[in-house]
Formats: sequence, structure tokens, C-alpha cells
Amino acid sequence: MQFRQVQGMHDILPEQVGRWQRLEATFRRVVEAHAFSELRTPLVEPTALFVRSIGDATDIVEKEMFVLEREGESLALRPEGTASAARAFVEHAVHAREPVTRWYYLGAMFRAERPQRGRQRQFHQAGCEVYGDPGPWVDAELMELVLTFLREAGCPELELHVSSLGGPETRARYRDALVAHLTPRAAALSETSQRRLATNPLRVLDSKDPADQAVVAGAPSLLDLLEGDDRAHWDELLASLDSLGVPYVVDPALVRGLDYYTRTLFEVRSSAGGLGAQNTLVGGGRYDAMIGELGGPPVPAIGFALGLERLLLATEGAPAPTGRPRCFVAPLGARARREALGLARELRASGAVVEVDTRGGSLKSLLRRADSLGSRLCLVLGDGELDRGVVQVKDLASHERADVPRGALVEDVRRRLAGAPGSPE
RNA sequence: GUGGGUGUAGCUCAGUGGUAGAGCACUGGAUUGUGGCUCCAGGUGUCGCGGGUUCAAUUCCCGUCACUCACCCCA
Repeated sequence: MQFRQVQGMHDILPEQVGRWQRLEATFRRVVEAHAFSELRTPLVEPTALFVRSIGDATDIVEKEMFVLEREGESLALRPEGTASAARAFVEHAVHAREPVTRWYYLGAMFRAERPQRGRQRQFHQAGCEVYGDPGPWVDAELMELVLTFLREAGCPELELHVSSLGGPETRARYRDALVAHLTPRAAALSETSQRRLATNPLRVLDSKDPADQAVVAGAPSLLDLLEGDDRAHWDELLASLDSLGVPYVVDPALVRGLDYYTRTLFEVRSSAGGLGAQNTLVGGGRYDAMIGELGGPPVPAIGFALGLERLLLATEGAPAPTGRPRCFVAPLGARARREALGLARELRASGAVVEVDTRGGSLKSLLRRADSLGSRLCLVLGDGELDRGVVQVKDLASHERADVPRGALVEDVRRRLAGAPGSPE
């Protein structure tokens, strides 16, 4: 009986891990430069947390959560990161310690959807959350951060979409206006849209169904209804983006599938090949009411999340990162193999990356192995070298060979590796 | 949940009603301790699984499972 990876969940083999590490390092560097600190939360939360924050009429909560029932309590594998971070923010009363909190996270999320290109059941997101700043300037800063990161990650062909849902009052007014517009035309809507008209009318807006789009085309735009502070927030956000020189598309049809958003909403899409139908790289927005709804103080918040797998798909063509230069130790015979282990220890202590052959084989096969590993150096250690107290250092790139006395070996290797491509220096 | 596509060596795939191949990869060798190129040699497959038709099925039919792409929705 062989076992397989669970549907929609994938191993990431070492040959791919280099790209992941580089991406994660880039993300950390950019967000830390923006003064964000890392938050780590459990992968499992009370199911009710997600129901409360994401919304009970959303697809995520309705059908996509991995739920574990355990001794009367219902737990769920986190489908996204914002709810957990908000829970942690409230639970630790972080608002009482600092006026503004800037957190970032990186990790696995779980949604029981049908997998396809750019969509998995276990996937990875990186995201940022800011608590305690009502915006709109921080909203613009976050978008700038996202685009800076994507650019540094080597992601091409980006499009930033922005919109605003307004505050609760505007949203309620718009909801009424939309329902008033759609209800007489309900017969022309698709089945799911008819259902959503009752449960979550805003979601009808981003239906891809052609019939729905025709009906929606004549609907009023929420952006036109923005008034007062909502309008000022929106205008100032756009002015800030203009001032930053960040290109964007105002997209009134942008309606995120999570219920908790208020005012600012944004999304980054890419037309990069390799992405397939799932071309949304980043989704984010403001959720000023959530902290209060989770039992915390009325602290405004905004955040975004980006999908690492999708980003990797979008940057597929980029060259894989090269690891640190390696050194291969090729001992010939039992005596040399014994000696080689200590040699390798010394070299590693000096910072080198060393693989030592412990299996035996002809020198030819060992050199072949050293070469296929991409080693920079091969240290040949046979009876002749042992008797003379030297090690033959072979440079695989230049073919140069040199007998180096044991005592000078570590320094010699360090010097040679330092000049090699991929070395930290 | 719905629809399409695909399941043959480790990987990418070809192929035929008479129990199967290529390339890559891997291992060894091309005069005894010097790799990358080239050449030679070598091994492996329940042809996804179950059933049916047939003298005979990997090849035809049915079912099933898996993977995959798309819809829905989302990162």
C-alpha cells in the first residue's frame, strides 16, 4: 500500500524550496522595511471565529472550511489569516499597549475547494494587517508596499484595482438601492445570484454570468453614493496613490467575497502566463468594524493577503536561485574515509557547505558526483595525500589542482569559496 | 457540487487486438587516482483498478478511482 498526498495539498521538493525561500526572504525584507513585525498564530481556531468574522453567507464559511469536531468543540483549519490576527489582537489587548500595530504573517491556509491551477486546498499566504489607523494614507502605503514587493519578487504585468464600499450607512443605503434595482429584474438573474439577492446582494455585482452582468450593468454604482467622510476617505486615497505615482484602476465591480470589509478595497491581478484562470495575486481591504465585533475596542484596521503559489506561478520563468558554493570531499579507501569526516567537520566549522562521500567508489564516480551536485571544489584524499599530510584541492570550474598541507586547508578552501558565485561575501 | 481532458519505465511521452518502446535521468565502462562533451553497455513496467467482449486486451466496451483544467468562488 502506497500513500499519496491528500488532494489539493502538495509536497514542495528541495528543488523548488529555493524559490520559496527567496520569495519569503524578499517579503520579510520589504515588510520589515515598512516597520511590520511578524505574528505567528495557530493553524486551528474555533470555527465560530471564522463564521463571525468572514461571514456566514460566504462560500468560505458555507462550504470550504476543514472542520474538526473534538469533544464537543468545533475547530477549523484557518482558511485565511486576518481573522486569526484579529483574534490575537483582541485577546492580548494589544490596542492598550500601542496606538498603532503593524503585523505581518506567512503561512499555510486551508480551503476545501476543488483544486485547479493556482488553487489548492492547502496553500500559502503572506499578509499584513494594520490596527489603529483609520487611513486613508496608510491604505495607500499598503498598496505601495504590495506593489514594491511584487516588483522585487520579479512579478510582471500587474494591475491594481481599487474600490470603496463606504461605511456601514453607505453600504446599507447602497444595498437597498441595489436590491431595489435588482428585484424587479430578478427573473433574469442566475440561480445563485437570485439566492444572493436575498443573502448577500453585493456579491451579485461580480458574477461572471453574462446574463447577470447585463442586469448589473444598469445598476447604480456605490462609488456615486459615497458621502461625507466616506467620500473624503476615497478621494484622499486616490490622491495619495496619484502622488505616489502608483497606477491603479477604479473598479466599482470589485466586491471581495468576505463580509468584513468597509471602505477601501483592493486587489492586484496579473496577466502573467502560467497563472491560469486564477489571476488574483493579492486581495485586501479595510475592516473597521471587525475588531469591535470580535469583542475588542472600536479599532479600525486594514490588511491584505497574497497567495504565494500564485506568485510562484506568475514568476515561473525566472532563474532558480543558486545555493551557496559547495565543497565535495572525495576520500579513496577506508583510511581516507575515516579521515574525511573530521576534515569535513573542520571545514563546516569555518562556514563552508561540505558534502563528504561515505559510500566509496572510484575517483571517477566521485568526481562525477561532485560535478552533478554543482560543487565548486573537490577535495581528493587518497593514500598518497595521507602519507604526505596534504589534501588535493581541485577547482571544478578551472580544473586547477593543488596539494595543500592539512594545516593550511581550511584557510585555502575558505579563500577559494569566497570568490565563487553564490557565496555570501 | 458541475463539466471537459488525461491515466504506459523515476520524469516527459510514443505505440499496437497477439503479454511494449524512445528521450531524459540513473549505474558501470572507454587501459590501473581525476568530472562536465562523446561513445558503449545495463536494469526496471501489476501498460491506474475492476469487470465484460474475444482463441487472445495494454489496445474495444462498461464501471470505478486518481490526477488535471475550467465553472462556482477566491490568495
